[in-house]
Amino acid sequence: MAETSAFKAEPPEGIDPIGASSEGASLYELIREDIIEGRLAANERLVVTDLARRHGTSTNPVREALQLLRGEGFVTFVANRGARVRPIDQDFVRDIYEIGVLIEPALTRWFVNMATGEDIAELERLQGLIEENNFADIVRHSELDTAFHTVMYQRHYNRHAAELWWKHREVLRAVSRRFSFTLARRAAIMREHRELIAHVKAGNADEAADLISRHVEGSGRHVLEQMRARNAARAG
Amino acid sequence: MAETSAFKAEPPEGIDPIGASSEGASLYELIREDIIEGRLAANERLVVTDLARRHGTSTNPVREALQLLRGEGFVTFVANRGARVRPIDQDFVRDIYEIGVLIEPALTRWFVNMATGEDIAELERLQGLIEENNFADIVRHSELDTAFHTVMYQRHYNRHAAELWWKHREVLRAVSRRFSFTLARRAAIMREHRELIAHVKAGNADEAADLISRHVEGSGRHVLEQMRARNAARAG
DNA sequence: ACGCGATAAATCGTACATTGTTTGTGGAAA
DNA sequence: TTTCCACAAACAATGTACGATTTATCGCGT
Repeated sequence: MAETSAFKAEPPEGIDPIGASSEGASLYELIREDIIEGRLAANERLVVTDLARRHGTSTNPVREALQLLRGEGFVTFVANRGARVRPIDQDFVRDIYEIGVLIEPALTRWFVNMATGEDIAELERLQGLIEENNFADIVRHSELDTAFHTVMYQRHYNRHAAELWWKHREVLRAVSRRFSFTLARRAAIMREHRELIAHVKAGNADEAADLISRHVEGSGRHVLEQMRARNAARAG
Repeated sequence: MAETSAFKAEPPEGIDPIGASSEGASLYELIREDIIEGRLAANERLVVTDLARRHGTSTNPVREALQLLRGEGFVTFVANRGARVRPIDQDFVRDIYEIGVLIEPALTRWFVNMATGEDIAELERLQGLIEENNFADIVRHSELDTAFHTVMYQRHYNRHAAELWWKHREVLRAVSRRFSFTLARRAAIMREHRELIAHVKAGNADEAADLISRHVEGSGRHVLEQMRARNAARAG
């Protein structure tokens, strides 16, 4: 792995080789980012001609990008009335965290039983970078944390589960980028990562799975609390 | 619920209101069925002009349908080289069964705690129809069985999980339609359904969740064995 | 047999026609 | 005067047609 990509969050191998039309692919990514990052408001209408003009193409690439996003659940369609942004609200986030709590322990269990010395070394290296960064750069932390978990799930035989995890992860990464980490959460993350590595080393699959379950749940709780707080502040 | 739709498999409420273009929607369904049912071979090229001609439309609706299918994972794209059918092979089926084993117990647990008298009555009614049919009509059994589980998952608050379950279910339903049920599997299904109803009545959420886990796993094993057997027969 | 170039074919982007929806205005009734 | 409805005009989604560019195929020559 090259030095630059060593901490860069990348999808597990074989996932999402967005092969589509050169224009279509970038359009897909641009619109998707706009939705996830919140630059496009929830339920906002996605007018094909506007998007085409804004991105300097004609309507067909936009239409295809929107259909693709529909298939992935980021956009809703009503016949003859076009597309709207599916809101990434607390329910949305809660839903995918809950799915993570169900799936990630299973992925972890498999990893513990399959981990090589290099895997463990890589985990420790990444954890070292995470501690070195120590939440100074939130985006970097997010990338490193994603990389940490990707090491564990990347080679799992269940590509669907891994892909599901990755797609959810991307959404959560973007959402959590809007918030900061509480001190309590920072401590929990460090502690749990170290404990996880210990379990992996010892081959304690069940303990690792339990730990991941708590880890994901804690992460979800944390983000949801922040969303709730911000909503309350906005409403008040 | 009308009498005709009483045993007809329908998606949980609020799922997949395929709003797209009238033509586009049917095209999407047609192509998707062709993939799931195996009428379109694995990795077969999906030539836009051919599909358009075959379905009597122009190319644009086909293109959008393919992008939608891409988003849902039934079709793969390579830039400037078009679309191919993603093979629904043993790995594919195993993957989504495993995800079901992880997710369905959680859905079931919630249902047991929320089930009303009407829910239980509906389960018993459907189970009555299942026993009455007794695998005489495989397609009908499949519809009834899906309806049975839909009753349990349909109102779950986690719409993502429910939708995930439904999408997987549709694939598995189509795949399993190609096979028959062994006597052992038939007995297990009947036994487990009855036992499940008993657990729901008694409010035993954990027992019901465990049972569903075994139920889904058994179902997966059964289908995979059949696929394996058929592949061996084809190869031999 | 193995490149290699011409030809065929398919994708991708653009422009346009058609159809359905939304909006805003005017007039009639309350 | 206000409210409601009808109707028309603007608007946007959907379907069609076409040209440009890329890829695949096939026959030819070495």
